[in-house]
Amino acid sequence: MPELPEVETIRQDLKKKILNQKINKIDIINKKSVRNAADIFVRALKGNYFSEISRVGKLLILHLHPGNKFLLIHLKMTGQLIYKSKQGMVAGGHGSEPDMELPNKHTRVVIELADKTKLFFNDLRKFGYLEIVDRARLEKIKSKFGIEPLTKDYTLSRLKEIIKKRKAPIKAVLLNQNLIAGIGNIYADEILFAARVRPDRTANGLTDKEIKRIYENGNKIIKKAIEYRGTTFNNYVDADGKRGNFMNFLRIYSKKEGEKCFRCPGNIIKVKVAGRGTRFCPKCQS
DNA sequence: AAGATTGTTGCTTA
DNA sequence: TTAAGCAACAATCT
Repeated sequence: MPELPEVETIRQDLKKKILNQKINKIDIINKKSVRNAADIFVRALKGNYFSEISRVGKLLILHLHPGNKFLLIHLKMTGQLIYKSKQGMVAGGHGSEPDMELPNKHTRVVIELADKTKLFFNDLRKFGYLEIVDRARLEKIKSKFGIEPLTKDYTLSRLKEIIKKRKAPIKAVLLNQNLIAGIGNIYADEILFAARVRPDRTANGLTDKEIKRIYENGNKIIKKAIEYRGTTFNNYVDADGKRGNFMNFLRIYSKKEGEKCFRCPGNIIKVKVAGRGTRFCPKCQS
């Protein structure tokens, strides 16, 4: 599940690889993975350059010049964006197998650059998408996202404001992209465990102290997860096809029901909160 | 072999 | 008008 740290890792990687290279050829293997009509999609890309790569929440934004359009890429649950610098192999693979051949059976779109290097969009479950938008539509999409962790907008007082207005479970608030951008199921569980707050607590019932713990641990965990290049639980890989390293720091998402808590003598339980599988320790999270 | 998995949208209900 | 909850989507794994 690529969340903010995983998408940010890919963004930083790709920035070093694909900027200012002319786009030569587009291969749409799965039509459904592209939200535009094929001819419009191809025309917007071909002959242009990627001049910048930005991100909002889990959404990647590749800026196109001179066309002044934007390529949005959302990986949803199983998307991968792998850059192959020469014919043959990449460093790691889908899951753990090394030296993965590309394209493979999950490759949905291929973008070829002028020097014959290629960017592969793989997506096992076909939920992810690519879409060309103009600046007006981009701004409209961006405006719907909530505050972005690790930016100036993400302050304790803004977070308090958001949380105290909601009566949904706190986990639902953390997952709501319109309120806070970029947190998914893994980091929501990790942040709430670190903050010692039960995921099913009603948001507007949290104390200032608890919100502060969510704020501080949220910052800390997301920063560290980026530093360690994300979490590979199922099939996330970076732009080189390599796995992340944050799995070693997971304290709760990686636990099974009944396993001992990382922090106290309690046992982990698994329930559904906000429609998602949710692990927590009923003894030290309250 | 049914149920779980997960991010987002869109529908329904309150 | 807004929020909350949930089915749907695809494909695979248990």
